[in-house]
Amino acid sequence: MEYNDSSINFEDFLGVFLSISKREEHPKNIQLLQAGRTCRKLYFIEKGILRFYYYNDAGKDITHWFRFENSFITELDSFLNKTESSYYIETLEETVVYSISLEGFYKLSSLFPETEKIWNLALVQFLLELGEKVKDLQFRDAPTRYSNLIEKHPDILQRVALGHIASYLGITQQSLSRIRKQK
Amino acid sequence: MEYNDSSINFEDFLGVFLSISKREEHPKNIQLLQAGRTCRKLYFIEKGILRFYYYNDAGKDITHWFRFENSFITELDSFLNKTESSYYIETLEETVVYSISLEGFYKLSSLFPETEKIWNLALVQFLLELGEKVKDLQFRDAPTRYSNLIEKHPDILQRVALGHIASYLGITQQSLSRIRKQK
DNA sequence: TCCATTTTTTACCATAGGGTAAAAATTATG
DNA sequence: CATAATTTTTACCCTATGGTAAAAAATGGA
Repeated sequence: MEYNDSSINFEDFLGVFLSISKREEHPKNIQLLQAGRTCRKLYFIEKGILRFYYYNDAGKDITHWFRFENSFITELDSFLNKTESSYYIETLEETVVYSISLEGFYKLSSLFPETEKIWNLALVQFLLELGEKVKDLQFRDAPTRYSNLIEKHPDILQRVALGHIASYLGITQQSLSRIRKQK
Repeated sequence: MEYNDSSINFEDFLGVFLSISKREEHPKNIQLLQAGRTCRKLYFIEKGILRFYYYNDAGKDITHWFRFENSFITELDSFLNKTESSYYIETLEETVVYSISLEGFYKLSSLFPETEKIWNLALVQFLLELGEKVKDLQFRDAPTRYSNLIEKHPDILQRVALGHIASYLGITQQSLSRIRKQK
């Protein structure tokens, strides 16, 4: 993907990122961030799945999204503006991440001037993905949303509980079960 | 809002942006971008409302979002990667925008080194807003989504057709009408 | 000002998905 | 391995929203 006339080397960037960041191993079902706390880290996921979730007005656990290997995850607002997070981040498998603090991110930015542009790219990626999710929720029915998800992440059924998938899709677990039966 | 230890002057940035960009006046109901074309411009809206929309699988016109005064709008993927847009952008009122091309954006970036960071901020803003919309669509009912929208944009009812608002909320115009009656 | 066009409302029935509850299946633990 | 805990499925009924169609209201143009 080309962002700019001056081409950007993502591999180089990732190299610098990994050298500056701290490797962390976490078991399954550990919270890396809790609501009410400030998100102090930007994570790059080497192995495992992280779940980004919150409790809605009715007190239900809602999966906002999943993040898989080779992607970044953080609570953007909390991380950048040091505000209280209203989201949780938890591991769904044994997970290996590389983390940096906001200060580390600035350091990275000064060591590697392309950081801002790479970061821009990552943000745009997030945005497009989120935009697709809006499209999904806005006018596609649940069976379609479900099969879209499976198509995009064929291994998700083996790795993530159906209850989490249901809330991600915006339906109850019972509805998801019904949808699965009809195929 | 603070993004970084070195503070960023948005006003200065906007000044440079406006001096580099081209002022455009457009009447009501004009398409600034059509699906199938490449989005060549990044717009800053001085006056008016723009509607970002697409036709879904069933051929229905769906409002993806509205953009008001003092905000940026573009079809990000198309603009940055010069791909075919699958969205339309149209004016809903007489509108004044300032536009720059991608090349202009690079020029801005070199003239005003903070551009990337400002742009980052804008992207993060988009992301948070879109994240809220996902939350809305995922587990809030239509009457709640409607009143949230009115609360956020009290003047939208005077400025935008209800049909556009309905599709933005992910419901039919008939449903919106029913919801409005019950208040 | 009048007519045509567009937008909004109303009404009716159909259906997808929610809520509650309990059974069945799977997974974790002593 | 046996039991407990968790997850998933099934079943029931209920409600919010969609689809179609037509009437009413608002808007725009000649």
